[in-house]
Amino acid sequence: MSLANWDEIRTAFQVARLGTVSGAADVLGVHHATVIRHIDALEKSLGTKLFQRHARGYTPTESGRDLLLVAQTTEEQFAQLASRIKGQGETVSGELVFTSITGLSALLTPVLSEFQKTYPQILLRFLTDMRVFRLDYGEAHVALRAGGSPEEPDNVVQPLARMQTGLYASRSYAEAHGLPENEAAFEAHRFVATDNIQNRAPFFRWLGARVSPDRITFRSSELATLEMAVRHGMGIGFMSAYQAKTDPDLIEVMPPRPEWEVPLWLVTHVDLHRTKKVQAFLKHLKEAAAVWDI
Amino acid sequence: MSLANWDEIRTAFQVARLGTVSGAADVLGVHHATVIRHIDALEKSLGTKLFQRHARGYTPTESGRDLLLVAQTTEEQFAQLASRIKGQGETVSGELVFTSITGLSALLTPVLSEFQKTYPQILLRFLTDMRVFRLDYGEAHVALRAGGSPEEPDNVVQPLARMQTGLYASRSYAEAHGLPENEAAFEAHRFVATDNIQNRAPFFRWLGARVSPDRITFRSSELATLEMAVRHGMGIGFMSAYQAKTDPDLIEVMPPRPEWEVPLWLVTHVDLHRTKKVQAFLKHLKEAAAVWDI
DNA sequence: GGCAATCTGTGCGTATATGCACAGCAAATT
DNA sequence: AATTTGCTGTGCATATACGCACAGATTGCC
Repeated sequence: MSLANWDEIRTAFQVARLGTVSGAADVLGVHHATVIRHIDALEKSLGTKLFQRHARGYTPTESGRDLLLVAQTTEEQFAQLASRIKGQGETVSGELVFTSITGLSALLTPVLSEFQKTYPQILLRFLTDMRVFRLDYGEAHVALRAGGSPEEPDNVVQPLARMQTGLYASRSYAEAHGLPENEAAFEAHRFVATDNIQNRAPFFRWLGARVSPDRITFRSSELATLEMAVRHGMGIGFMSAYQAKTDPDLIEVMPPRPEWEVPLWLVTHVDLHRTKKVQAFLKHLKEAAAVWDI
Repeated sequence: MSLANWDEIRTAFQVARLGTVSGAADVLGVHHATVIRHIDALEKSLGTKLFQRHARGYTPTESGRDLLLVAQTTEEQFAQLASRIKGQGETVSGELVFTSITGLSALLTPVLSEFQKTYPQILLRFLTDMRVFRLDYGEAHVALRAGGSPEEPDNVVQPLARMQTGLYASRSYAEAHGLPENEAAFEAHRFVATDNIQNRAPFFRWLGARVSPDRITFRSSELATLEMAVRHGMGIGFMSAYQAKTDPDLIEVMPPRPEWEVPLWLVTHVDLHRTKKVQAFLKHLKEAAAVWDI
């Protein structure tokens, strides 16, 4: 391989630009002996003299002048890169990838739209997918998660809001099975619930303590699937009050209770959390969530 | 100052390109610990994270991707530069600056023309100036010098030809003062000679031994000035037989003698002497000089 | 579920590169 | 002509960066 040492090129560039080893050493902040050694090593690896040495300094040869031109633009490119990168952490611009649980897009879209109006240089990407996007792989800057507080390392978690949750059934289910008047009537009904043991959602634990397991006729580990099941009349299940209100086909079996509330978390990777861009987004989202009624 | 360490950029570039520290370490031929330290140092100096670290590797952030693009073109530029420089020493192309004493342009021009025909990629610059161009300052690749063998350090000297030298006077001088028939008649004539004590040209020493100092009525340290003085009839002086022949206004007072011959030297700087370009030029010039009659 | 493979991260000893001091040299200055 | 200044160049001591070995963690595979 050729030119494995970019620092030596940088050194040679300064020598070619200034004409003396000492001057280059001053600019580079190193000893002039280091400069001489860099030049010697570079010329040895190239097999060509880059400079003609004399008592008053170094005069670049044809090759040296060629290097001067190339390294000149390199230095400019790197300087621009540095200022871009340094400014990037302090300005609110560029791409911002935000991932969220499904079902909140109606709530989130106006918030995102307002954020983009405030910061026109932002390129927003709003991802709501079945699978959970991973922050540590750089797939998203900010994630909105629901349920128990996520405790992954390198992630900074902060509460956003508490989502009111009630028991709902679809109109088609009510027509087929009726609706329970109280908890005692639960044994004659069908329920949908999570299959995930680790799901510590309080309303699922509440349900498990009141109905026998065979009454839970549909289980899924996917939250989105459970909601679909409720909407399609497969059984009675928990849903956020906000989401349920948007669907006229859903009937409220039991109204939301404080102990059923499920927290929403804003999660960011620790590396990106400090940037102004992410901070501005988090601030904006939290201000909007303060007036939410969900 | 920002981005003082180009090697770290190169390291970060490979990490961004390959996605893993280990892969970058392999490509760069260093230990992966070194790669980690380079990245850490670069991020610290930039104040921004360039990568998100996880167990499967490093994912570049927005800044990291920016660096990737910039460094990509840098690597390409440097690779092209290296191949240009490496090829340059082995090909006969580019600029070739040749400096010579005055008065030989009629002899040299056809030789140079032929050289340029042989190597069309050569850009020839033929400098004949009053002052002596300095090889160690990179002012010329090849110099043609006359007189005593130059003994400057870092210069490689080789003989090119021997220039026949005789005593000449202008027609106007002959009309005014006549011409000496032999050495005994010298005392009644006027001579031009060098003012330079160090000029060890044999014909000047020969003249100094035969005429009294007051007969040398014009002195100059410049060889070109002396020739001008002879042509303008200021006195009798030494000139190369070749140059004298081209001027019909000059009369040969004494024909050239072997002991008056002045050697011509080809001088190159040691750094440039090894290159194919200079070698080709020297070879061409020596072959042409072999058939010179001067 | 367990094992192998792969990658990151860190303390420690060593080799490498740097800084220092001085010599040498050429040119500018007086 | 002597002096001063600014530059290159080199041996030597030191500090810096590197390689090594091992730990820890995650993923993929059997």
